[in-house]
Amino acid sequence: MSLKDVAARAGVSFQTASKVLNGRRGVVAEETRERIFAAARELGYVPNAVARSLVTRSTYTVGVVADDLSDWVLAQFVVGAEREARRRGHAVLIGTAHHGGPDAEGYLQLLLERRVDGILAAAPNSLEDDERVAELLRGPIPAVGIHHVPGGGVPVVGSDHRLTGRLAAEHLVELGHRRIATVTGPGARRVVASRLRGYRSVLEDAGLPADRMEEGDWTAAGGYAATCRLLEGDPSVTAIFAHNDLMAAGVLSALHRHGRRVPDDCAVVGCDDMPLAAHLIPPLTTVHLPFYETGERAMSLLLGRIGETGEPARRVLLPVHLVVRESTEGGEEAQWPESRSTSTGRSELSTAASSEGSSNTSAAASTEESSTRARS
Amino acid sequence: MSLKDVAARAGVSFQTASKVLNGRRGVVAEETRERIFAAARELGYVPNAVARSLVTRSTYTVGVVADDLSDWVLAQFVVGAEREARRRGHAVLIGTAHHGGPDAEGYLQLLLERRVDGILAAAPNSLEDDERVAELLRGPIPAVGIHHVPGGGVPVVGSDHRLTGRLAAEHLVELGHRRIATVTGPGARRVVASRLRGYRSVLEDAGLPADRMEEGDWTAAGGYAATCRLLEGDPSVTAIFAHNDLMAAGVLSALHRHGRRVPDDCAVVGCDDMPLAAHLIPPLTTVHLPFYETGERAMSLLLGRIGETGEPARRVLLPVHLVVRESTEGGEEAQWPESRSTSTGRSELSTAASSEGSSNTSAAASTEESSTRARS
DNA sequence: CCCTGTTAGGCGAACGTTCGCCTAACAGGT
DNA sequence: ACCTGTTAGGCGAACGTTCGCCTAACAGGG
Repeated sequence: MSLKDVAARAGVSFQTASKVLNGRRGVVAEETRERIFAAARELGYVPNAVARSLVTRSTYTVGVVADDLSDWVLAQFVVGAEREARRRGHAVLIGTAHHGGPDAEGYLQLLLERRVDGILAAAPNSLEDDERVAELLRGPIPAVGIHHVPGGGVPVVGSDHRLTGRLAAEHLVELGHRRIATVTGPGARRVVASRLRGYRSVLEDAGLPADRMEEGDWTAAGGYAATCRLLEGDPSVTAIFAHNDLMAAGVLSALHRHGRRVPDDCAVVGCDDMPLAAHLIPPLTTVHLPFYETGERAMSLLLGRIGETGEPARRVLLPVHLVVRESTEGGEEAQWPESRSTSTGRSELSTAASSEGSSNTSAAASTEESSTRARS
Repeated sequence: MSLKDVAARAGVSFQTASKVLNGRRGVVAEETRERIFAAARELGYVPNAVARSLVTRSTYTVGVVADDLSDWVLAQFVVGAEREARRRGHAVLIGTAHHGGPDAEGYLQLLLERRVDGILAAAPNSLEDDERVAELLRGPIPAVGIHHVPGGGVPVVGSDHRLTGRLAAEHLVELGHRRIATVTGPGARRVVASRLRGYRSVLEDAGLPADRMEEGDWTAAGGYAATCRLLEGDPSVTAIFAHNDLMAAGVLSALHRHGRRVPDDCAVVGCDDMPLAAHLIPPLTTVHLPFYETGERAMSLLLGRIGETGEPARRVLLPVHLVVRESTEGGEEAQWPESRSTSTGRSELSTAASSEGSSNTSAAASTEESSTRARS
């Protein structure tokens, strides 16, 4: 099962077998070559990557440290990253950072011991403010983040959160809403602050108050509760921007409980564009964020940094856009369409239900900014 | 940065340093011990797991081959598995099997080359019928699945799908429904057949027809479309059992479009109990499946098999239970509760919204059956 | 003084590769 | 006959560990 066995069977030295199997063409006679491959096949030889790694000093493996994957957003990042890694021949070690313990540090240690070629930080919830982990990420092995890393020095890939907040707010303002509120994510999070800045700037420019807000915890239950508090504080709100779709679902649920019709009494805008958003009641207007692509891009950047020396730690921003659905614009005619179902009409129906593409309001964001610009 | 450096600094041989750092207590003088640890600390020594693996012939790493992680269900499996693995000192290599290509085989090859200690198969959608992958899983390295593996020989951890179908059907029958329909997952899938068996047996025992069914694709859009077809075929259905919560959301959405009130005109039962289920409109009655625990259990079984020899390939079934919410039992009084919101009332509200625990109808399933029994 | 036991640590070998240099063997030109 | 070049493949070393056996050194008992 080792190179030696293959070599013995083919009647060559194991080093020669190594060369041949690694595709160093032309260094041996065609006939020997055949013999070696035949031997490998017959023996079911599987190269030992750990031995190889020991001498080449590279494992072709990257570590991903992520928050709870049952969060759809995180899962998207990871799937995109994993796909890109594998496309380029790398394996992915994954670890989830459970509930802000010192857990993440232990996991990083594990990655270092296993000599991963690079590390992708995808744990905004638990790592965004972790100085010690940040220190490790700045260490000798290349790292890339999809969230802020305290102290910098690590390239970051993300979306334009300011723009996200702006798109949501602009949409609501343009629809004529004057009493707009927002259900934010946890206040300590960077994204929340950024989105809030974008959101506020629009409201203030329109001369509207921007202080109606309640904090949620990214869950539907949190969105539900926040909405109840919101309505209690000011029953007259006519529009709510939730910082993610899950909370938006809670917002819809709470509005329904309170007998408010959506969008007639109160419009709702979410954020993320998770698949279910198009099938909530009513279908949710939301800001589409490119999570999958962010993961891909981050991994691509990471793999690029491996081996390269001293590439500057730049920052990449991916574009976001608004997807308008009925939670903000449900004209009465759109509310109760006659079913156009036929027995083969599935795709017809589902596209009728989620009108992506046709009604998108797109907005570009610059895709690769220097950190100078991005810091602004 | 290697043992040799540490040893040199401490003035001992590197083998001695190895012994000490690996905690072979008592084999050296206390004072030397201290010196070695001090040297390691000062040098920032990080053991090289790949060299260690080479000699110990075990990597303390397991491979997980999964379907698309953006599916909440799969993500739960993986998170449970990962957590258990790490708790026991193992790292997890993850690979997603993209859309039924030969992808999975390539990934398994990668795992074998990297000499993982075990493999966890968590890709029902793409691997359930893959004979070649099954062959690899039966190979020399221990494997465990959370889904059927063609040809057997691999321990499987799962839930009782027959019971799942039965619980949903019994609930609807007990509520007095006579025209019950179901939106299934893809017909080729094992789970679908099992759930259908349980579901059918209940309906037939009650003397009801069990042939109202449409196939979905696990997505909300699929559930939406299937419901439209269902209503077209027989507008008189009063209850629908969907094979997962995502499709159930589509069912709710379609019913809403068709002007059917839930549960008054048509009751809906889902399956999975994803977090959002409690916050759909109306909150969804669903069968709770223990995905996280399944992942944990599967990993635990796998780690147990590593090293152990010839442990029989048994089958583990985890219990499921029904969670009743308003999509089947929404009495009018429950439909529009006065908001009991106070400014600190968040938890009060959210528990009011999702009444887990109190109204659960629990049903036990045997937790560890011999394969003889489980096959029945 | 010798034998034995214990303590503290050294040392060689092996794990399965990759890499670069070395060397037979042979052919062709002078 | 000799030098030179090319082709085909061998060979030693190194990667950083673990593991088991070996051996100084010393102490104590007879």
